[in-house]
Amino acid sequence: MRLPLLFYQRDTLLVARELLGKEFLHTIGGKRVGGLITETEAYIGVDDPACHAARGMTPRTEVMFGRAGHAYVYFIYGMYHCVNFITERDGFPAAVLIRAIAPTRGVDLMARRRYGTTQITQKQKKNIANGPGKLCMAMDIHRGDNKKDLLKDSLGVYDVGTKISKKEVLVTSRIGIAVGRDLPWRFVWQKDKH
DNA sequence: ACGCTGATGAAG
DNA sequence: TTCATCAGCGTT
Repeated sequence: MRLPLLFYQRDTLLVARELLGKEFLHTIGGKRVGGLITETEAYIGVDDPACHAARGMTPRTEVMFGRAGHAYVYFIYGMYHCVNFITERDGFPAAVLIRAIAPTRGVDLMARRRYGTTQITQKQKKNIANGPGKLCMAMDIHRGDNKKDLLKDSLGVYDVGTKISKKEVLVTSRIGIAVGRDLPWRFVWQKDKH
């Protein structure tokens, strides 16, 4: 079942941690693609220098100030998209960046999007969606998906009963940012550890 | 370690 | 209008 609004309307660090193991799916033309979330990062409020909302509300960051449970999709480095889930209360800009998934559905479709073929090597299979830009490419998420409602629209997150122990979660500082590096706001599900 | 690529927002 | 910056990726 889809995660309810109340799941997202909580402390962003808690949401980021609990999103690990949830199934993130995109329905396109009746077919579903996606997988289990394995890596997340929290971006919290105007006081977080790495948060896009740190310079106040702009056309781009407007969605971050809105209702939780919506998607924030932005275009980065001239060629990639990243997807975030809005958290916390209305008016408080915070979100969780989805950095990686373990594919469960529509693997052939995702392989075709990433590599142009379904005939891929084991190495390529591992790399289909193990990065924020890669997973958006694989799941065909783009700017048209910005502001979508995760409770109703074609993007959705589902509780599939995955149990993840504390030992399986690596907590580190965030990746690819110049400021706010000291904050341990990145969560990685290390499936092989227990 | 680097080049690719274009939106974004601040400055002028 | 120009400019620096950028929550990434693939190849070297």
